[in-house]
Amino acid sequence: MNPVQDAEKQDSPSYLAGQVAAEVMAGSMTAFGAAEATTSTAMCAVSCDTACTLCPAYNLLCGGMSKEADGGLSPLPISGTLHTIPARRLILHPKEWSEFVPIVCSGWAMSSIALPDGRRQVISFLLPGDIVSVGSLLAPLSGHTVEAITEVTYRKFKRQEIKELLFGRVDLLERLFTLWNEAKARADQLALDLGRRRADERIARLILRLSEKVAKRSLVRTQTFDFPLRQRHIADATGLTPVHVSKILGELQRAGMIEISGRSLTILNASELHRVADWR
Amino acid sequence: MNPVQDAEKQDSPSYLAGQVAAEVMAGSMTAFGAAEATTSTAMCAVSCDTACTLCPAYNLLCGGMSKEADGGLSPLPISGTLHTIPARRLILHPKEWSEFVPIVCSGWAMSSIALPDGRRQVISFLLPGDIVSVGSLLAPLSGHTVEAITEVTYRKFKRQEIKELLFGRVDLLERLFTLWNEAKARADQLALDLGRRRADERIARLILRLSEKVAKRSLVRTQTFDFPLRQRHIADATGLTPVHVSKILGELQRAGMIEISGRSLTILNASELHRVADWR
DNA sequence: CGGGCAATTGAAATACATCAAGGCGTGTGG
DNA sequence: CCACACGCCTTGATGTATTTCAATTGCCCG
Repeated sequence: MNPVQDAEKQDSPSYLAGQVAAEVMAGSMTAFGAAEATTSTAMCAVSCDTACTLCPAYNLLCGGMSKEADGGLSPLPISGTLHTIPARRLILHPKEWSEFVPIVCSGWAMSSIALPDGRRQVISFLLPGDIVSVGSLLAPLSGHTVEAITEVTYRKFKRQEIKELLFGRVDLLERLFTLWNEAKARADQLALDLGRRRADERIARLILRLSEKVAKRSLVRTQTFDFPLRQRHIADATGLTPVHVSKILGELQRAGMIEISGRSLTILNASELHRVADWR
Repeated sequence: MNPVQDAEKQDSPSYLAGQVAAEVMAGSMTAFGAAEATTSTAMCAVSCDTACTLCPAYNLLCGGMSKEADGGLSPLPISGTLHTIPARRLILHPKEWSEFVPIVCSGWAMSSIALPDGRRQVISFLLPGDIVSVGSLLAPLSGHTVEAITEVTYRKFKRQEIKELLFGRVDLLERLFTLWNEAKARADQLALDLGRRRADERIARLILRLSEKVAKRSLVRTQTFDFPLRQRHIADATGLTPVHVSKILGELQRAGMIEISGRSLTILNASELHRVADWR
């Protein structure tokens, strides 16, 4: 049994509880909501072309044909081109006004803004199924650098084709509004975190956010997950220096809340970590 | 000659250079772009009903009739209700999912997020013509507190009416997307400022941003402008404590860059202030 | 006139940055 | 296969930015 088939059999509670599942049930699954909410992460890394049949974004953007014909899904006339890029390489240059919108198929990337003197702030980490910038769907958006953290495969779509598709379907537009609001809410929360929380809070929250994000995508919630970030990524996301990140990660580990080894992270004491993070 | 007529005669370079002016020229002025970009601030404070005939938002949302019939403008079937609220009172509660969208007609307000323990972060200051939250136009958006800083008059529109209007006109939708992207870009810049800039930089930048915002609205660029913010507002916007804000404002004044007296601020040495702010 | 909010100022505390050195893993070229 | 360089992480010592605490003043408003 190959990994893809294995994944197809997955039918975990966390998946059913997600918004995407809810929408499938309601027979009104939409392109970007689905793309944002969940996709088949691990499998994409192995074989994107096969695995994408599981990815909601594929069915709507990659030209795939839905198998549940009765559910109201129909094939969409958009297909992007697939690209692979090694770790540390740029996917989008800050000065570029591209006519394309990339969607991550496998691997981790990050979107950041930089100052001339080198200081920079990570705005969001991008995992499989993430649209590189929701705002860039309808108008080119400059200033952000998008960089691959691991090796990344992604699909590039012509903005013009996406626009034509979206304007033709009110349901997709509605879903886009929701996505946009979610992105804005995350940006506002980020500002709150950076302006008003201390280092340990920020780092604990980042870990918890990433853990939830990964959980949504892998369809199972495990205490251990893939964690390819370097400490300088964490530093740039939390507005700290790598040195200080190291010290605080050390404390969290010595306190038995988390363990980082190799390129994976384990949450050992979730409730303590939630407390430090001042979660919800 | 009354102030309103006076303002109409104003034809300053800074106004002509703005995007709104450009759109008027092109004969395709749209509701929200205009509302966001500029309006007749000072006059609104005096007499909103009169002055709103100058406010782009009025022509499109308040049911006003455009005087340039040839320009492609037409009266829109939406009218909001006018409200007045004293300083320090809430316009929108964080838990509220209102069916209304307010637009500021006069005065200053602020939109912020708060933590249970009282820490809070100002996301944006709202001046006349500003939609209280662009994201809330199409879906209710919770979590933000909107508070009047000075006495504020504002118009409340039914979200449902706005939605119907917007979906019927692709040109308005396009403009809305642009507005969204601008709001998102500001949120991202805020994160960069909070995460990666030092206190003096943040404060200098805030002052310059507000100065530009006021200039757009008053149609004239003066060195002195109305500045009703208390130091705790600046603190909450820059992620600092009021004490520290006081110290840095003191330094900026002693260095001869600005002067704050009464409720107005004067930029005495713009180039030095730009340098401190690391502007553009 | 009193009371409370706002601003200023100085002293002390603390959170975070910077600097510097050493270890560890990984890829690379000899 | 080894030596080596390089990036990454760790750790301690020191420096600095910002907060906290506290006292004082002015001001507005009732």
